Amino acid sequence: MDYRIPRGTYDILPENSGKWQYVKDVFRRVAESFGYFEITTPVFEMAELFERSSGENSDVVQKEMYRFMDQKGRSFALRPEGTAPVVRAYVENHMDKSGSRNKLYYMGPMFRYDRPQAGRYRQFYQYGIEFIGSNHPYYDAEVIAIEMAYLKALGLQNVRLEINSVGCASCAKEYDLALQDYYRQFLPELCPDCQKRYETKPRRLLDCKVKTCQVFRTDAPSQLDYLDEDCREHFTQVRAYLDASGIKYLVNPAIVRGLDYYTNTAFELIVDALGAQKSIAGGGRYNALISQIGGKDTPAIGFAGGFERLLLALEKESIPLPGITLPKVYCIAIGDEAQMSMLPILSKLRQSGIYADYNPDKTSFKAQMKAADSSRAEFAIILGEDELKQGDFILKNLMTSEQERLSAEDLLQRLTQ
RNA sequence: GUGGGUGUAGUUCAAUGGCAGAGCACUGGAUUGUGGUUCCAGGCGUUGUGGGUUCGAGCCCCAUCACCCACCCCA
Repeated sequence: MDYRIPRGTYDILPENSGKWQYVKDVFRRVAESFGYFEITTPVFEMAELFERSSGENSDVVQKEMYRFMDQKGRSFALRPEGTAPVVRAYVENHMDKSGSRNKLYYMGPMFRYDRPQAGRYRQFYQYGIEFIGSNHPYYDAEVIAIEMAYLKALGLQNVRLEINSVGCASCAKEYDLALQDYYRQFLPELCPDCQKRYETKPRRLLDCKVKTCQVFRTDAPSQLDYLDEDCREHFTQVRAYLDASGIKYLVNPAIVRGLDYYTNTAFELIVDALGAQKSIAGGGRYNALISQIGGKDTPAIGFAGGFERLLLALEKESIPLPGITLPKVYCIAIGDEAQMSMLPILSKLRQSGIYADYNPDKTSFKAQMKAADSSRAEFAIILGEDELKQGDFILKNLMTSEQERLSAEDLLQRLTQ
């Protein structure tokens, strides 16, 4: 083999396409039941869109973006996430002025240059929801409810919702300072990664996996104590709406979003059985993003989930997913004349939407029967010299082995009813 | 970007430095037109790739690529 698939990517082969189709269909159905409409944006955008919105020094921008120049020297990037493009489309198409098209969902591939691992790929598929245009805490709960309804529709059991509020920009800033204050005395004892985090993203100090760093966490200040009046009230309301919707959650002050544009509500869905990459979806409110990329100041909230991790979680719980479709009918024709007489039947079946199979390379009767069997078709239609003379067909049920002779009309009648 | 593990037939896996094998799957057959079970036969291959050590390398060494696991990050 001279050519190989790029690192961190994979092919979805026919035997797996059924389950992908299924999880996408269910997401569509659930999102639409909440009144959300699909939006599809390009897989690449101006690189600056992501640099601005995700934050210049976020990991995504710093080392994970696939950037390229086009023939005229313009700088583009394969999208590493879905929110910024949707917001760009919202602003660019003046969707705020065109009625109520502000409940949006999307699905598609995202790209991040990252070391592949279980549940982590360089091209991966996400689904997401964006609600644009209100700071009402009801919508925070609604967006979370969509994801919960989706997981429920799929039958996923062992999943945990964790929520937090990171406050507005000024709360967050105050909290970062408080954290730095607290951690300053321990700085020499922290792991090298945490020493960096202390400067770049203090709240990441809270979810370090090194044990010697974790001991400081217990007495660290909580973001929730650094929310201003409005932000605290907002978070209280979000929880009230979740409670009223019957959605169970855990408040985890360590929940942090990776991208810079998040404010207030942050949440994550965690499946512990998945190992290191156990977060199957995450999202939050991003009231600052839209004005940041040139729209008028507009609050919004959304989330994104990863299909790969979702499928892993479903498989971990042995939830049955669709496989490949099996033929209903397998046609067996012995001899050239029979073959030609079989074709009208074959095409009529297919015109009625019936999956009917036939293989002209198998010539002997035995080989065709074997092929019919391994195709796992429900029925075989047999046309040999005898039937040809009589002008009828044998319809054989391959499960029960029962068979009967039928005219072409009766045969079609029977199979299409 | 860092660390550990693994690369042999389509697939799952064997082979002390000394002739590359087994199961499953696949294809054909077991006398006239009936599949699954059984039996027989058949291709299974540049041992991931490139170097090196050796009389001799699937096995030892180096490099490289890919996958798996973890760090990091996140979906």
